[in-house]
Amino acid sequence: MGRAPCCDKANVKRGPWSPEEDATLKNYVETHGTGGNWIALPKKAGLRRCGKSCRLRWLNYLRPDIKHGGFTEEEDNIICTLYAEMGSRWSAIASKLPGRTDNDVKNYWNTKLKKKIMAGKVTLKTLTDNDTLPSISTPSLTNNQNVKTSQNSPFPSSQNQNSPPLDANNTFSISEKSIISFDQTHHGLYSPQVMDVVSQIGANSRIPNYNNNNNPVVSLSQEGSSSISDSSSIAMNNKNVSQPEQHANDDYESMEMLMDFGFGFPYDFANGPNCHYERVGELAPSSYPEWVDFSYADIKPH
DNA sequence: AATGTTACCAACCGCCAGGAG
DNA sequence: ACTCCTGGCGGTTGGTAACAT
Repeated sequence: MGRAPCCDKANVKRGPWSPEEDATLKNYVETHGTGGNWIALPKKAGLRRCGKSCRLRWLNYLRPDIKHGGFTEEEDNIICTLYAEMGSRWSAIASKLPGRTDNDVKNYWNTKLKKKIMAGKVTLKTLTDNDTLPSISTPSLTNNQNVKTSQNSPFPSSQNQNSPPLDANNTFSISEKSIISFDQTHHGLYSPQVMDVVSQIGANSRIPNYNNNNNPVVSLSQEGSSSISDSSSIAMNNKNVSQPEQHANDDYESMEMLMDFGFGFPYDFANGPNCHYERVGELAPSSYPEWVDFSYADIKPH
């Protein structure tokens, strides 16, 4: 037997709220408060609406402190950083954005921000050990964004938690490349939100060859038409860490993804709780105009 | 101008956690 | 300890505006 419905569906109005209903709800809540009981509220207020619907309408639209309109670049940064850190916990993310609701943030992510990220130019490049990566940078982060979390920070232990060393402008950046190490013994546990986006890029990626050190070198591209059907392609989904299929002569204990941070994503995006960094680069200044530019990526065995 | 497609976002659905009884 | 109820949350849907053909 299922749970009893929260309201009589047959006798409640559904669909878009009329201005009159909005006014009624707003007046009631401002005058009486919610009384801690949304289910009983519509009856008291004289609304033929489900209590949950009233709550949602109030929280997402009628609340006086709601901010309507487009998201700023700063908000983009915060959302991306927090999404990388905590995934689709929209209410938690929204709580860091004054005036924004979880629904707003969720919609914005699903309809715009994700596309904005995916639309970033992805350049094909095969790395060799002799490659010198260009200086790269990341979007600015502010001190109050609570950017932390990985237990294995790429930053010096003297830094607070795992936050990057912020300069006077509250920005940080990375130059050269960093190594994200994926320990195969724990594959499947890596930051799924990272793999989600990476996997979408990975859909057009493959490992074309091995370099002189027998390292499989992967090139990522959205522009190319390559598929993942190659035997050496990386198989990815949003639950499992990507890993090259076993190469005949390889016995990987783990592998590393050399990743240039030039894609301009917040460092935390690749700094999930189960990734560890080996910092081989240095931090460089300034912000990056584009959200994503996976300029270089290289996967190699330890 | 008409029609089809895409993008956007408000609203709904159903699950879950936590508190009250 | 258990059940029930409610609020909160994330995923999904549906309506419609905007754009393309």
